[in-house]
Parts: sequence; structure tokens; C-alpha cells
Amino acid sequence: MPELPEVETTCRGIEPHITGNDLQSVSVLQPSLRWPVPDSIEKLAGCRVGRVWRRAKYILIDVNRLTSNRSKGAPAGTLIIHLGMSGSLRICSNNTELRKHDHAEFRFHNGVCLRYHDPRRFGCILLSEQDVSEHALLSKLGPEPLSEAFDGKHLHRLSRKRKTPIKNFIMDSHIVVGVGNIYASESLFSAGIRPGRSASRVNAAQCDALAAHIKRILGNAIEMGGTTLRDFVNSEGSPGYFSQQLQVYGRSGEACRECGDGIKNKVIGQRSSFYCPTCQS
DNA sequence: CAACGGACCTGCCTGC
DNA sequence: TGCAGGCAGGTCCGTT
Repeated sequence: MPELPEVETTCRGIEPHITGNDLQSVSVLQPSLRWPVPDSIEKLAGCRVGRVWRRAKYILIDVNRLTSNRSKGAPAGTLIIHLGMSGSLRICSNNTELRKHDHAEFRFHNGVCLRYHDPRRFGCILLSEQDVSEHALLSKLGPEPLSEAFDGKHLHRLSRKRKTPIKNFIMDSHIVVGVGNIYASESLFSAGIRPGRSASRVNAAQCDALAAHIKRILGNAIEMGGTTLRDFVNSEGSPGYFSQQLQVYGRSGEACRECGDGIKNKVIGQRSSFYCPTCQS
């Protein structure tokens, strides 16, 4: 479920419910996620949620102290939440019944409750008590795909000596963040580049096209996520709002929408990779 | 450095 | 119907 558009949609969906809201309690029901959930997050009770933002696929929630005098308004820290392969965050009320795989719960004074749900437990919940951008998980990340810092020149410059497949290259978070397995295949299809081609063999013009398609496809998907925002908190399972837009992902054996040839599925870097052998070279 | 494989988990689908 | 096997949208880490 969570590629960048889902993570962005999640941020936008939870933000209005929790920003400015005061935490009554934080409970860890299952600390065994990708890394142990620190006990210290339970001490955020009594704090007020500030900004809800995102870096790559990490959801970041600033939390400030409210308690006495001097420390009032001082940052208590930033929650770092990753949804892994199967995670989700949902807003409910504090008497909503817990579901299987609800691993953490943030209850607010006004009755709102934020729950972290993750069957596969590949995600994480961490607390950074310093400048979160210096956190080991965030400090070495490449640019955001929708920012001006990311463009074809960036891709071209960094790929010159890289023989790794271009698909692996664009999924490398040191190069650019937020390009997951689905959108990597989709972007490469639009750019006419086979996923297995060596990164160093993608020329400057193709890098320009690839970067532009990554921006377009991710941007569109985020916009569509936005259209489901209204009932976001109630939604069960994956929305599937982009599945109709997919040109190659998950379509092996089906006809290419451009040329009619059969879509292929090849494992590259241990991940399924879909492409059209005629449209992509 | 770069490349690669393994690791972390559960659920769901397929085929015998 | 049961069960083994394969597969899944992420990404860090250790080894070569």
C-alpha cells in the first residue's frame, strides 16, 4: 500500500485531526517493529502536536512540551513513522475497538485517537529528540522527487559510473527518495527505458525525460490521493485509485496500451519489474 | 565505493 | 478442504 503518494495522503489526512491537539496517552501494544519502538514515546503524554510533515516516506510529527513554565512550548521531539510495506495510520475515536495488528495508539484529550496498524511489521516508530533532519535515517537521503533539486541533470550526473540497473538506481534513496517499485516501472515505461538497462547507459535527454515522468506520475497520484482524502479516515484497505492508470505494473502477459505487445515481468534486484519489450529499449 | 543477498514479518493467492 | 509454496507496494545492513 504505501508508496509516496499514500504516505503524503496519510500526512494530509491525519494532520487536521492532530495538529494543535494535546496527547492524553501514548500506548505501545507491540514494540517489535523493524526496530524496537522506544518506551520513551509513552512519555509524550501531556504534549501538544505541532507540525505534521514528511521526508521521503517518513511521516514526521513534531511534539512540543506543554507542561510547566520554562519548558513550555519547547520541542519534546519528532516522531518518525514509516509504514513499511503494509502499515497504515488511521484516525478513530478512543472507544473504537482495537484491530489485530494495531501496534501503537496515540490518544488525544478531545477523544480523537491515532492508531498505527502494520501486519508485516516492516515499519517503524521512533522518536528523535534532536534535529530530526540529522537523524541517521534522514541525513543521507537524496532530494524529494517533486522538488527543484531533482531533475534530469541530477540523475545524469550521479549515474555516469553506475552499472546497476536504472530501475534500482531510481529506487535508491540516496539518489532520489520516494520512487517505489510500482512507480519505478511506470516511469521507465513512460520514458521508454528498459528497467534492466545499466544506469550509465541512459543518456542526458533520457534522464531529463525520466525525471519529468517521475514528477508527473507521482504528482498525479498524489492529486488522486487528494480526491479520496474526504473519506480517508474510514477507508479500509488499499484505495486502488491509481490502479486504472497503471500502464505496465502488474500487467504481465497483457497488451501494452501503446503498441499491443505483451507486457513482460522480469525480476531485477529481487523485485518484479514490468516493461513493454517494444516501447522500451 | 558499488553491488548483492539477507533480513525483518504476516496475509493472501495458487496449485496440488 | 488442507496445506505447502510463492509472492507482496520498503529499505537497512553486512559481506564481497
